[in-house]
Amino acid sequence: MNLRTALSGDAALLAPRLLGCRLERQLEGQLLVGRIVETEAYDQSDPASHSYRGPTSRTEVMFGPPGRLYVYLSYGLHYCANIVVGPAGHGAAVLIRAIEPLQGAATMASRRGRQGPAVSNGPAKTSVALAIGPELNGHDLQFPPLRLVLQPPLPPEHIVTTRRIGISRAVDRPWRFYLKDSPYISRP
DNA sequence: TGCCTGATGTTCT
DNA sequence: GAACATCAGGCAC
Repeated sequence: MNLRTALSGDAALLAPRLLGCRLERQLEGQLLVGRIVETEAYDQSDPASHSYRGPTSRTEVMFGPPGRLYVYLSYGLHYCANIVVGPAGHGAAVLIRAIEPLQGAATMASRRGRQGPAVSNGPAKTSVALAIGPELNGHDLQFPPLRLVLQPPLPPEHIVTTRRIGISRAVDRPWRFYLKDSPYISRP
């Protein structure tokens, strides 16, 4: 099954499905690999989502085909990375909140100026560690320099489901998912 | 350890 | 004009 087909479903179902999958970033001849350990789902039916009010020049990528990268600027300074999901025309995405470095960990730590979990235990930190910026907005994740590599789904008992973090609308939706026992979670 | 604040672009009211 | 899917540094305890 190709990436686009795999990601054409519902954001709230795909967000936990993406846990354990890998992001491979080609950067200056080096390969940085991270395992996704924390995600949040956002959908156009959801007042907390950028896509709630329909497509704009910023959010049009969310309404495009699945398997693309949606990068937005948060609070005027931080870039955050999302994986677009759902069929074209439907505005939904999964926010990558944290990764666990598997390869190139030293490079990621150096890019962040931090060691340990602080390298990538947050959405903007993850973007810095993997060198994800606005130039990758709309990028197709089937291809370098940034690829999403699916892994077999993890057993449900390894996944914790909670409310989302850092939002003020639709706070009750249990659309945040993280890997139990990962030290790279942004907030337990 | 934990609260408070500054930085700062895009979007919406 | 205000809110916002954030982070890091400073200061009080």
